[in-house]
Amino acid sequence: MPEKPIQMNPHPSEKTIARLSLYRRCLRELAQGGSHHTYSHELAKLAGVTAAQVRRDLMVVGYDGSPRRGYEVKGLYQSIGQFLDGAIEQKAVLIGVGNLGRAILAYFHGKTPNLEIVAAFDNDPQKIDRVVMSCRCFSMTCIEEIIARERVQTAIITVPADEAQRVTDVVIQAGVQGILNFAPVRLQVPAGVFVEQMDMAVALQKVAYFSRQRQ
Amino acid sequence: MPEKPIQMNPHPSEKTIARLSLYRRCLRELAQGGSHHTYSHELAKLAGVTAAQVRRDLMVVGYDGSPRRGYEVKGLYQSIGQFLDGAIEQKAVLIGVGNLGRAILAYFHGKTPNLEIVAAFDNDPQKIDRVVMSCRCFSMTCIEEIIARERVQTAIITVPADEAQRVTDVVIQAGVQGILNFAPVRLQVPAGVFVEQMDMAVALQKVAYFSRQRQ
DNA sequence: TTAACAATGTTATTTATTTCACAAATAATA
DNA sequence: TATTATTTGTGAAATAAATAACATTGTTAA
Ligand SMILES: NC(=O)c1ccc[n+]([C@@H]2O[C@H](COP(=O)([O-])OP(=O)(O)OC[C@H]3O[C@@H](n4cnc5c(N)ncnc54)[C@H](O)[C@@H]3O)[C@@H](O)[C@H]2O)c1
Ligand SMILES: NC(=O)c1ccc[n+]([C@@H]2O[C@H](COP(=O)([O-])OP(=O)(O)OC[C@H]3O[C@@H](n4cnc5c(N)ncnc54)[C@H](O)[C@@H]3O)[C@@H](O)[C@H]2O)c1
Repeated sequence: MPEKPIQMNPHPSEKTIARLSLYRRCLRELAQGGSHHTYSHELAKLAGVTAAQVRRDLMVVGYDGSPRRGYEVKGLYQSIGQFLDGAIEQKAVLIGVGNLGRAILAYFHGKTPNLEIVAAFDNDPQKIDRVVMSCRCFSMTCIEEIIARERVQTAIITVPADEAQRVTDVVIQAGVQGILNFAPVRLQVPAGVFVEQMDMAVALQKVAYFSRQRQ
Repeated sequence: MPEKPIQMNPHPSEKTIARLSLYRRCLRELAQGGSHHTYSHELAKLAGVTAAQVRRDLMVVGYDGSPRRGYEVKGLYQSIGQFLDGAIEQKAVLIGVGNLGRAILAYFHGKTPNLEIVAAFDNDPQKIDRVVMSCRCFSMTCIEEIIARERVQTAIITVPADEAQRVTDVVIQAGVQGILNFAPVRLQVPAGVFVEQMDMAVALQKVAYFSRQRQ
């Protein structure tokens, strides 16, 4: 009898990846709450999406649930983890240890063991050698060497807007493949480098607009 | 001769609203740089979208450009402003004056005169009456009264995850119509209340995933 | 043991969003 | 003044995403 040919969607969408990360968080909470099994509709409720959406997203992971019992919480959690995290441990750096940078360092510390912020950087001598949540702040002069040595693939940019492009060029030169950018500027990057824009000002404007519409 | 019937899209999408906010920022920068006119393709370059996208988005604003000359920078800037901001000045509050809350208070101070953070709140006695960038932190016991009195429509939530739903219920009860939520939980809100989720952990996972794919 | 059930995995359908394409318009040029 | 070049505004087409539908299947309970 012919095996079912394994033909995975070669390019899961950004939205699917984001939701998988969300499902993983929900599964973690379910596990902590003592659940052994869950259904697509339960996960959907927690994540704020539809059950059909959950099942469709899970197709890319290739984890099979059981009719009637649903998904095994721990198994699905680990399966999504493998899919999102890959085999080797990933590392990130943060550039710009200001108000936001410090908050982020504090927040992410120990939160995702599979994706650790291994170093921070700033060009202000006052900040250098300070340690925030066991993450040391280095001089910008070290950044290329550390990114290369530690095989860092991801950078978090929290420098002022007019410094962001310069910093971007440096980290890409050093080998970074993806950037989470908090500065309110559209970064120019070569093809193959992924940029995620976290635009709080735009987000707040959006909320204000829809708050007003719906009154 | 019959006038062109003015039939505006009754419900511009979230994406369109977000991009309009972005275009406004780009126009501000163009104006500061001394530009008087701009083209859809120029704005598109700055915003990181296509020219067709820009023109389509601008349809909802109802501002007419000129063939050959493009858009008058100042005029379009103001027109988008009127569309996004509405007539009356809007107000926001922030709940949770911790690491992230303080960074946000500092960041938004004076940035958007049309949408001001008028008060902050915390339940930690240590934080109460502290002033961050001229924004005072009040006790949670005052929140209902201040939101009602100041006609606050928007709330920024930066409390720990397990407090976020409780805080949400309070601000909605007090009259808030829209929430920008930084806590990693899906908030339950009644119909008509708009929630924008700022999920940094999911965003970082996403970057890490695509960093890895594209190497 | 078997029948009924309820949830899955996946295809089909619908809906939303983006891109294309081009007539209309207007500033610049000859 | 006529002509040319170029950009706008907007339907039509294409693409992407979400939802619905349902055959399949493991589980439960009679
Ligand atoms: N604070 C917020 O909540 C917030 C919100 C949204 C966006 N942002 C954006 O995030 C960025 C940082 O904001 P912030 O409030 O933390 O600002 P900040 O001024 O407190 O911090 C910026 C830090 O970057 C460092 N820096 C400047 N130039 C540098 C360079 N070339 N190389 C390395 N380090 C450099 C500075 O020394 C400083 O420590 C800004 O682009 C801001 O627009 C901040
Ligand atoms: N720090 C970050 O960069 C970051 C990034 C992403 C998400 N977040 C999320 O943002 C939230 C805040 O993060 P943080 O790092 O600033 O935490 P924090 O602990 O520094 O600050 C939380 C603040 O909320 C206050 N608070 C707690 N319960 C409250 C209540 N019921 N009413 C009013 N105030 C209350 C606390 O007193 C404290 O001042 C958390 O949900 C966190 O998960 C933070």
